[in-house]
Amino acid sequence: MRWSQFFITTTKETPKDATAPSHQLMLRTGMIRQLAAGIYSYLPLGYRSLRKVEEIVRDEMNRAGAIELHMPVLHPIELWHQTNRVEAMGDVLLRLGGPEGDWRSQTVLGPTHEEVITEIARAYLGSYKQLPINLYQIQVKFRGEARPKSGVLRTREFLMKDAYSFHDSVESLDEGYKKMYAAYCRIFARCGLPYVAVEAESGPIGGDASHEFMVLTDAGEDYVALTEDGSYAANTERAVCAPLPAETAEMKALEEVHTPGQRTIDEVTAFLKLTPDRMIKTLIYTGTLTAGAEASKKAKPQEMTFVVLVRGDHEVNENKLNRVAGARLELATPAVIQALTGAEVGFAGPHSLKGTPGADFRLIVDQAVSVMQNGATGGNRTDYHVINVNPGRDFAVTGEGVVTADVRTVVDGDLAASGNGSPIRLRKAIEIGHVFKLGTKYSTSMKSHYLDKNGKSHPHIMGCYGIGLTRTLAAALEAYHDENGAVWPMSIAPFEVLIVSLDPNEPEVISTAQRLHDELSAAGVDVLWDDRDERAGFKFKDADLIGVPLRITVGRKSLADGVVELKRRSSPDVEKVNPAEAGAKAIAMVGEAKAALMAKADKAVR
RNA sequence: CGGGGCGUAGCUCAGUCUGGUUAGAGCGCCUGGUUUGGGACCAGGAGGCCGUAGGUUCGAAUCCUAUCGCCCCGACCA
Repeated sequence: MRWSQFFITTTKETPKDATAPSHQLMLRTGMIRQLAAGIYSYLPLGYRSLRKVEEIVRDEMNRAGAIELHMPVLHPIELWHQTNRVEAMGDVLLRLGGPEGDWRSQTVLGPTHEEVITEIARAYLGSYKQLPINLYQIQVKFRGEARPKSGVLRTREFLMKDAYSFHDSVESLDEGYKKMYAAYCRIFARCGLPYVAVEAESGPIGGDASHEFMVLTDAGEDYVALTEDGSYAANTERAVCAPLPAETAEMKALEEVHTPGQRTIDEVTAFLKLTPDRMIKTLIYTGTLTAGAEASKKAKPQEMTFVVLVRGDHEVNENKLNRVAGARLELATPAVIQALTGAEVGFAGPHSLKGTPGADFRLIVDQAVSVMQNGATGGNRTDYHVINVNPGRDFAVTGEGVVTADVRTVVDGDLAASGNGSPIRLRKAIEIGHVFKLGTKYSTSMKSHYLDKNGKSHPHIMGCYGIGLTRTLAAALEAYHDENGAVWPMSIAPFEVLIVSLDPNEPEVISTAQRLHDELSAAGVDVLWDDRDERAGFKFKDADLIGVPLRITVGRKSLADGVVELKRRSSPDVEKVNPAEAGAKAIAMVGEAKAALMAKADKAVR
């Protein structure tokens, strides 16, 4: 491909709206063009890379035995009512609109395809003989993101690979899940990405039922907890750590202190001259019990007040908390708080609440609080706090209506839960893939059943597996760029080799470049020839910007010395090569780079 | 949805506070010429309802009101 006949729109200046490196580079290289918030065109250069990611994904999915199909973007909303997800998705579910009663008002744009695939399974996968099966597609998804951001990292329209597996046993699901997990490792390894698979929040099934594939970058929106020894990795939504050791100070007498108007941890610690880790944060929640919810759907939801204690420098982890409580908790209203504490909001403490645990409220003590001594907390009296509060002495940590558990989010410096003493580090990351055991959530609500060999009917046991393709592309750029531009891995670079011909009026330069171009092209290498009549510096800058991994420079000067120059984008080293051998050499280098990535894939399962 | 910022040429911006010729610059684009190994130079040229709609005024990019859009932080994220 000649540059002059392709469509590349590089710019010297960085568009002001872009802050994330991947966004800036995709705009500057002309990979994408924004049409509206979170809505982008993929221009030819960007589309080439996207297609390469797509082909790797397709290749590995097929290799793992999955079967490709294609489902519609337009979904009847009725399907979403069947799984109760119209409410659950809220504004994320985009509707076509139109007058009431019109078909448009009954149609939504698909944000994901569990419903559609389950409708297909319901119709056709009626026998255990057809199971297991894994069906996937590569499709555009639409989501009403409240705040699209960082270019293509978070958009309202994006390309996704979504796969759904159907099984007749939990063991079969486990197997299918492992296959997908392995396929994902291979996919991201082949893309050359520095990914890490982490335990993720798993919803109703629990256990190890979900993993996210993350790329560590500051442009990410998630935090992952990684132990320094590499033995543990989890999303902070889920991450656990070793219990903190008991403090050993001598217990002092409880003492009330006047703290007029000091409500927040920051205010109180400043006022009392304490560090936040000496504070007990007392949070009051109202929860609706979910335990046994399946059976008691008709029963009135039972409301309960929960008092939750975490250390002042810690954050409550809502996922852990809801699990421990067996309820979905929401922060209580001021009226509830005032009734329980006898004070205004901001002065709650566990030591003198109105009522008894078990009967009037439940007390959930975070493990880190349970080992504190002489802590400070609210006085249950407006404008007062208490100091020298001791768990066990001043409030119960076990017993009727009281539970001590891990309900906080891990922090940097916590130690591995395994007890090997390795410290946990928190890193920002972007999620590019997610594998998930769904169980029978959708097959039950949509009545998608199969018959076992005894003729008995069961709901399909399902798994689902997603990769954000456009996001993967952006994540690769986040990981691989320098001050001059993109530095693409060979496997997903828009072109594999860039030939830069200088001196357009030198016949030998042009003929040499042409011959190299044809040779590489004939060998199946994706080669771009910058044949433009521009100055050398200009072309080199563009070359670095678009980040093609291998560059061959053909110019009058070097030809006079009987050589052309070979340079990797990732290295400053220049290799001088005989023009007759340069083609073969470049072909070999491309092959080696791809083989290296494939070799990584072969040992990628981790 | 809350907070902040910004809408002037394809891109980056000046001009807006303090209203006053025909609205500017650089990059990019077109013509011609000189250049030619790390984003050259000269000359000429095309390109704008100053986001949109009202209002104030003799006169609005500039002041007022409304509205739309975009970006960032937060909330949210099957």
